[in-house]
Amino acid sequence: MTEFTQAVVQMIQKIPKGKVATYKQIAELVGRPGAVRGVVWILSSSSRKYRLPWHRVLNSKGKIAFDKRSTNYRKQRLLLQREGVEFVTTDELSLPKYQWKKRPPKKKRNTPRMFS
DNA sequence: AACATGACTCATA
DNA sequence: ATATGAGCCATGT
Repeated sequence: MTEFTQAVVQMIQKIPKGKVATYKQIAELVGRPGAVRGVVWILSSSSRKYRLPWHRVLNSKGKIAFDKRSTNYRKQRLLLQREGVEFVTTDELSLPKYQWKKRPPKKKRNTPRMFS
């Protein structure tokens, strides 16, 4: 096991139950901000081997990385919900829509400017 | 040593 | 809002 792998494994195991982290965060925390894909690789290849709380790792948008229709997606979501992680739907998230007041028309300058 | 793969991320269209 | 492409890095063959 390489240093990188070791560091990533430890970092992932540190994620507390009921909380989540990002692929990117993991990479950054082990001091290799550009190695996101390396983290992905470890998660997908060695989750079992190292007994990782793989479900606590989400993508940068805070969403589950698997396809919504996949079994893995459902599995991960279930595990998270069992830990008390709450999911919100898009409409619950959407904020009230405001209408900007139209700004009064710009007054024309009497003194011409040199550069538009 | 070269090449493919992976549960990604970012910018752009 | 979705889609596409490029960049990214550690491993396995």
